[in-house]
Amino acid sequence: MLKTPPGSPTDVEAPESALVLAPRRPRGRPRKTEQERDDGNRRLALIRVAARLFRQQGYAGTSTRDIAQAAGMHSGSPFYHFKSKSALLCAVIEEGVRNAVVRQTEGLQALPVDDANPAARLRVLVRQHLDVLLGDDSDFVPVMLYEWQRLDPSQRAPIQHLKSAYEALWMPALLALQASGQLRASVGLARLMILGALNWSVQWYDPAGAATLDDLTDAALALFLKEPERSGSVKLEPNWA
Amino acid sequence: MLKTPPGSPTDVEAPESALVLAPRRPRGRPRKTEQERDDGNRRLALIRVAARLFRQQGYAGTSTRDIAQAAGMHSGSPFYHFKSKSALLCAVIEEGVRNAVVRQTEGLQALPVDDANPAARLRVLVRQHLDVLLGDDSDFVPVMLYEWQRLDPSQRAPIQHLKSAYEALWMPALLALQASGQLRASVGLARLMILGALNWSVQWYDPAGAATLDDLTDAALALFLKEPERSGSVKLEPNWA
DNA sequence: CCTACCGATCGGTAGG
DNA sequence: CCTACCGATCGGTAGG
Repeated sequence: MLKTPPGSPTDVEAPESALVLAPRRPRGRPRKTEQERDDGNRRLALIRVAARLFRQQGYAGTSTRDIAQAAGMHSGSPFYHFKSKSALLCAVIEEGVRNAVVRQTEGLQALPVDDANPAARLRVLVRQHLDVLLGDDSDFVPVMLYEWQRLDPSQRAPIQHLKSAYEALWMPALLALQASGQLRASVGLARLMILGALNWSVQWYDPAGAATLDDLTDAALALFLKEPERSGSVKLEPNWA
Repeated sequence: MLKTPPGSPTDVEAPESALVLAPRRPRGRPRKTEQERDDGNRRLALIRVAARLFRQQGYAGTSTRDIAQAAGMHSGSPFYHFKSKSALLCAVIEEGVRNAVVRQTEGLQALPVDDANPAARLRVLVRQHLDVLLGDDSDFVPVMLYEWQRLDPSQRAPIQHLKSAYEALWMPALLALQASGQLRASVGLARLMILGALNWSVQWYDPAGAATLDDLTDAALALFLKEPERSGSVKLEPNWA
């Protein structure tokens, strides 16, 4: 990597006294830099705002004008950042699944190397999944769950890999639990039903209600596992709060 | 109840020979009757066709013109039967939930009076629920699951009663299973998670695939219940096929 | 990113 | 239920 050598033009600072009369920074190419950063910010702002509106009103029920206004832009501007409305939906979904994969991977790696307790692995998977669905900044994955069908096949393909990667993260724990008799039914159907039970929570969960996400996690494990978890099991890092 | 007495006018059949020259039935008031029956037929046709399109394309993604065309009408005609697009959505949802309540009630009543086997009750509930979601003529309830939020509060109220009635049908079996140690977790959360696991199947179930609805039922009970069902349990009438 | 605009389509209605 | 139509709104674009 090349570092800008000391003394190069872009490194030169105007003397303090000059700022009074000429408050602007050297004119080298600040525009370009600011433009790039703003582009990223505005693009990300559009994705965030679109995720929220798509979740609240549905994809077809949200106009690109709604999104532009919520992002503080005018009606045509989203199309400077995204070539179409569905490309914006793609970006929302991809951002959501990518983030979910990252969080699950990190959460599982934070477990002790002692892999002998698959129930602890399932607990991590369930808890993080609920946080991705119901926690702060949690509009992306719900949009995927309910608007996935609106994408045409060519748009689904790149995201399908991420979805498969996410689902694959569940398999080792489920296989181990099945082998130890803690889980019955085929792992394939068990995975679909467990994820379904959790995904359905976006329809009824009330963050202001009595149940916390930890409560839901307890209930899910109690429902799916044949025996109570070993109490000597691992304590989890609270890094998902 | 009053039965039409024999020999009353509506009971009179024109002799066979008369049908050749005067094939039409007595002209008393056939128009009115036909009109009423046709109204019902066209209205029901609209509900059926709307259910299918709402499920495939979503509520906002389906135009009233799409629906009219699929029902063989012109663009303005649906508004002769329904005062608005959302009133049509209401009718679809109400029809779906009402039918589901009827089927579950009948299915449970067909069980032997020997109520001592709550697992058998749960099996009936799960199996019928899957058939309502995935069987023939199964677009209505999925539409409710995914478009419920599009109704405004005044539209939800009448349907909410039916939804509550449907959910209440599950409680006796779940409470009995919990009491016998066959089900852990609170019954409230267990009901939500079990229904969620089943409802999610509309996203992935392929009728042409290997798994049958009976397979899904087996998997669900194996996943949720702590011990295998007693093999001496009831045989179910196959009246839902 | 804004301005100004396009053709298409939307839910719904009057009048028969 | 059809015909003819309304105002509103839609996704998207050219040109700057």
